[in-house]
Amino acid sequence: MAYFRSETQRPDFVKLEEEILELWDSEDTFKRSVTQRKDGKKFVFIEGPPTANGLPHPGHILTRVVKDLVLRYRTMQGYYVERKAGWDTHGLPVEIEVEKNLRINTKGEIENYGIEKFNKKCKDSVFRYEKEWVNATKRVGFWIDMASPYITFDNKYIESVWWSLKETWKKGLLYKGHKVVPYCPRCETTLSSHEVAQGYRDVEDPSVYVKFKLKQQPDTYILAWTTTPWTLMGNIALAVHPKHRYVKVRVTDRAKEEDLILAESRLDVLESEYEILEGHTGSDLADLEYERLFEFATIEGGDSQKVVTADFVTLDEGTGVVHIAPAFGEDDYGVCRDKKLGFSQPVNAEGRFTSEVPPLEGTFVKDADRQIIEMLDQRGILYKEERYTHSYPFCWRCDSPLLYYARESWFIAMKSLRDSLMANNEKINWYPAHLKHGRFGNFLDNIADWALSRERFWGTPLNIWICANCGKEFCVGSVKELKERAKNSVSSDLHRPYIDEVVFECEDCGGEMRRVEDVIDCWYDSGAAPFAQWHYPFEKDEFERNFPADFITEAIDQTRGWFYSLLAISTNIFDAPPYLNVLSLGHILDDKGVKMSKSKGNVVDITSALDKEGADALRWYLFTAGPLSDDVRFTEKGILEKQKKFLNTLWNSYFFFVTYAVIDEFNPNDKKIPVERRNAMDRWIISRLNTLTKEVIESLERFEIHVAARNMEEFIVNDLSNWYIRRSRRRFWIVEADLNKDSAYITLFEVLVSLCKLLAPFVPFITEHIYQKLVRCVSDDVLDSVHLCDYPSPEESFIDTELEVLMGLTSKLVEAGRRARAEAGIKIRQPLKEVVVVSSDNKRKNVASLVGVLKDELNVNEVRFEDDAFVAADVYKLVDVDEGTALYLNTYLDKGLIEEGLVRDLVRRIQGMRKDIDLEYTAKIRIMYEGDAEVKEAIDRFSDYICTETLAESIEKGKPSGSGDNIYEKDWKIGKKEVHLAIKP
RNA sequence: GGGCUCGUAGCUUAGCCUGGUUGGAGCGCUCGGCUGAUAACCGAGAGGUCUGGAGUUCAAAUCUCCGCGGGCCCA
Repeated sequence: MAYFRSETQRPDFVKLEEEILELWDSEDTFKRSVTQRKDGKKFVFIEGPPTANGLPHPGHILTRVVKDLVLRYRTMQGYYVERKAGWDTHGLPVEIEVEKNLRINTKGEIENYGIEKFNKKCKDSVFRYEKEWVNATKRVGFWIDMASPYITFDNKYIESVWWSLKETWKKGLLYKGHKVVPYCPRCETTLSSHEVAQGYRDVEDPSVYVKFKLKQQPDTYILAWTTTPWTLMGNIALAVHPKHRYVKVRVTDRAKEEDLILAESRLDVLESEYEILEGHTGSDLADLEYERLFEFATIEGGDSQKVVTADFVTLDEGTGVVHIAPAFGEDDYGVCRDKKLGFSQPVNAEGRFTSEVPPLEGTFVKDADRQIIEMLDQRGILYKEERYTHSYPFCWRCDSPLLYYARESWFIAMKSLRDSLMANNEKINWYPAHLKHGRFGNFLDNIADWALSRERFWGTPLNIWICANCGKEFCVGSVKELKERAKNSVSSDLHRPYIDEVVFECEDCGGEMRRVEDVIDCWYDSGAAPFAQWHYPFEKDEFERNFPADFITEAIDQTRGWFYSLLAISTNIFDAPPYLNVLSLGHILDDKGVKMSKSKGNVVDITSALDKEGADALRWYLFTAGPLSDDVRFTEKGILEKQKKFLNTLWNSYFFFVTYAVIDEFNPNDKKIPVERRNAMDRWIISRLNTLTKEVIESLERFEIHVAARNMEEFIVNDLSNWYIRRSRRRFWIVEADLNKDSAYITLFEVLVSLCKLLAPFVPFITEHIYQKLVRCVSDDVLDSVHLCDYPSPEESFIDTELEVLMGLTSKLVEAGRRARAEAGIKIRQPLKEVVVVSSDNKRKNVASLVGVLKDELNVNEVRFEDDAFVAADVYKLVDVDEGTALYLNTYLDKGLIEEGLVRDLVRRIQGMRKDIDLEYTAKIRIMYEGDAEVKEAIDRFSDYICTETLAESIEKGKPSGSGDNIYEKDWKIGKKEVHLAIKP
C-alpha cells in the first residue's frame, strides 16, 4: 500500500490556501504555536496599530507579512512570541471622515450637532472596515491575536495614558504655551500637517523691504524683508544669523543720506550706489534696539524691538535679516520663547485684525497687505517692493489661504530630554542602519517640544483641571483619583463630552476647577502602547514581562511618527528604549514608480492578486523584490511570475517525489541510510541544503530578508529542481529494490521536508500543505503543523565545500560539452564515443566521482582525463572550460553510434506519444512500426532497451490490424527517415 | 526650500561598504537543443552613454562634489 497520496500536477494555489486556513482554524494552530513555546525565551513584538476607518492598502499588507515572517521565524526558533493586535482609534482623520459623512466642516457645526452624537459617530466609524482588516490579515497569513486587541479608546487604555501624563506633569514637563499652527480662518480650524501638504500652491505675493530705525544710531536702519506684510503688525524682533557677515552701508534715499544694515552677501538687493562703512558678524548686532513700526498692538510677556540671533536665518533671499512675529511663525515663536521676548496677537480667529489695530479693524489679513505697504511708504520706511512667487499652503477643503497662527497649546518639554533621547537611541538597532544617526538622529538632535493638545473632540481628553478662580492646575492620574476629586458624578465613559462635566473643588481657594477642553494628539496614544496596552501601572505583570520590545517594524514614514512617539514617551516615563530592533520598510509604488494615493487613483486592489495568485505568491514577491527598506514598484505581473517560477517549481519538486513514491510504495520510515553511504549527488544536495540553511539564518538575523528569500529561490530552481532531480530521475525509475534508489528517495524526502521548515515563515500555506502530505499523513508521532516545528539549523558535518566546488566544475564541463556539440552540429540525443578532459590541475581526479553525471548529461560513452600532453586528432572538437581546463569532444560517428542515436530518437517519440494520450506512468503498451531496413536493424538490436524505456511488452514491424480501439498512430520524420509508429495500451 | 534615500539592458535586479579580469543574472526577444516532474530546462545570440556633468586616481558602476528624476519626512 502506498504511504503517500497522489497529487495534482497543477494545483489551485488559492483553493489550497483556503483549505489551509480552515485547517489552522479547526486545529487552533496559531494559538498552539504560541503556547507551545511558553517556556521559551521571550521575543516581544508590538503591533503598530492601524486605523480601521479606511480599507487596508498594499503598504499595510507589506508590513503585515513582514511582521508575520519575523514572528513565525522567531517562534520556530523556540521563542515565546505573543502577538497582540491593536487599533488606533482617535484623532483628526477620524473626525474628518465623520464630518464628510455629516456634510459639515467647522467646529461650530460640530458643536451644534452635539459632541455626544458626534463622538458616537467617530467611535462607530473607527471600526467601519474592521471586518475587511481582519479578513485581509487572515488571508495573507498574518498570525496575530485579533480576538483581544488593544484599543486606544478603551477606558483602561486612556487611564494608562493619563497616568503617564500625570508623571510628566509631576516632573514639571507638561506646560502651557503657544503653538503656531497652520490654520484655516474660514473653517476656523487648525489643519494637520498631512492636510497642509495637500494644499501647497505657487502664488505671487508682495515682497517688501522694510527699514527698521535703530534707536541709538541716528539715520541708521536695519533692512528686513518679508513676503507677508500683514505680519508686520505683530513684529517683536529682527533676527540675524550669528555667524554671517553684516555690513553698514551709506546710501542716498529720496535725496537723503542714510545708513542701512544688511547681510554682506545680499548687497545686490540695494537699488542705488552704496558705500560700505563697517562690517560685523551677526552676533555683534545682537541686542541692538529699534523703534516700533506701528504703535498699535499690545505686547505682553517680555521685551521687544530687539535684534536677536537665530540659526534658521538664511542668505538665500531677502536681506539676511528676518522680521519676527511670534504669533505668525513657528520659528518666530520659538526664538521669542528662547530669548524671553514678548508676544502680540492683533488678529482674531477669523483672520481679521482686531480693535487693537484701528485703521485695519475687521479687515482680513491677506487683504490688508496693500494698505500696510502704503502706510509704510508714506512714512518713508519702505525701501522697495517687489512681486515674489513662492509656494504657499491653501485649505484643501475651502481653498482659502492658510495662516500660521499662534494658538494656546499644551506641550511636553521634550527639549529637556534631548540627551536621554539620544542616549536611548544608541541602544536601538536600526535597519537600515543609516536611519539611526541619519534621519532619526538628526531629528532628535533638533528636537522640539511636543505640542500635545488638540482643540478637538474625539480623542483622549487632556487630564488637566484648572481653577477658574485662582488658576491652580491639577492633573488627574487615574479613574480612582477622578472619582475622589469629582464633585459630581463621573460617567463610565472617559471621553468628551461626559468628562467635561466633571468639576473639582480647588484645594487652595475653593473655586471651581474645570477640565481644559483639549484632547491630546493621537500619536501620544499609539506611542503609549508599550504600557497602555497592558493597563500599566494598574496591572503590572504583563508590562514587566513585555518591556522593552525586541522588535517592531513599520514603513519609513513612521520614523518621526510612531518610532519617535514610542521613544519619546518611553524615555520620558522609563528612561529606557521601548524597542531594541526596528525595521523600517519602504513604500509600495505603482508600476510607474509613483506613490499610490486615492487622489491619483493608482491604488492597486491587492485583493485581486490574492484571489488570483494567492497569498504565498504575493508574499514571495514582496520578500524577493529587493531590500525591504527600499520602495517596491508593485506589479501583478511580478506576482504571477513568482507563482510560475518559484511556487510551481517547488510544487513540481514535491509532485515528482509523491508521484514516484506512490508508484514505488516508498516509506521514509523504513529506510534509514546514513548520509555518508549515499552517492555524491545526494551528498551534494544535502551539503547545499545545509549551506543554504546557514546563509538563510545569517541573512534573517541581519533583516536581509530578500537575500534569504533569493537564496532559497535559487536553491530550489537551480540546485534542487534543475540539477538534482533532473540528474537523479533515472534512479527513481529503477524497478527492483535498490540502495541507490532508496538513497535518492530518502534524500529528496529529507530535503523537501527541511525546505518546508526553512520556507515556512515566508510562504506558510504551501509549506503547510506539503508538510501535511509528506510528514503528517505518513507518521504518527509527528507535530501537527510545520509551524509547530523547530526552525532548521545547519548541520556542519554535512557541508562538504569541496564537493560543492567540484559540482560547480562538473556543471562547467557539462556546459562546455554542450557548447562543443552545438558548434559541431551534433544534437545531444546522438550518443558519442567520448570526451576528453584536459587539465593541468589535479582536481580533475576528484571529478571521477561525478563522471556518471558527465556521461549522462553529454550523452557520451566514456569520459577520459588527460594532462597537457594530450594531442587531439582532427575529429576532436576543442572548447575551453576555464583557465587550465579544456574539453575535447570526439565527434566521430560510426554505424553503431548512429544506430544508437536513431533508437534514442524512437524512444523519445514513443514517450511523447504516451504523454499525448495521457497514459498512466506505469501502463504497459505494445508498439508496431514501419520503416526501412536500417530502422529495422537498429530496432532489432536494441529492442530490449526500447521496451524497458517505454514500458512496452513488444515492438513489432507492421501496421496494426483493424482500425483499432485505443490504437494511437503517428508518422514521424527522424533525420531523413520516415517512420510510422503505433502504440496500443 | 531643507534633510534622508533610491536611480545599472524594454522590465525586475546583482555588483557599490572594501576602486582593479571583458558589469553578472532572471523575464521578454532570435536561433538551436533537451524532456514521461515542471507553465519548465539547456546552449548560442541581440540588447548597457551603469541618471547627467565635473573631480580624485595609473585605474571609477564603485570614492568626492554639483545637477536631473522618483520616494519619504520637514517647511
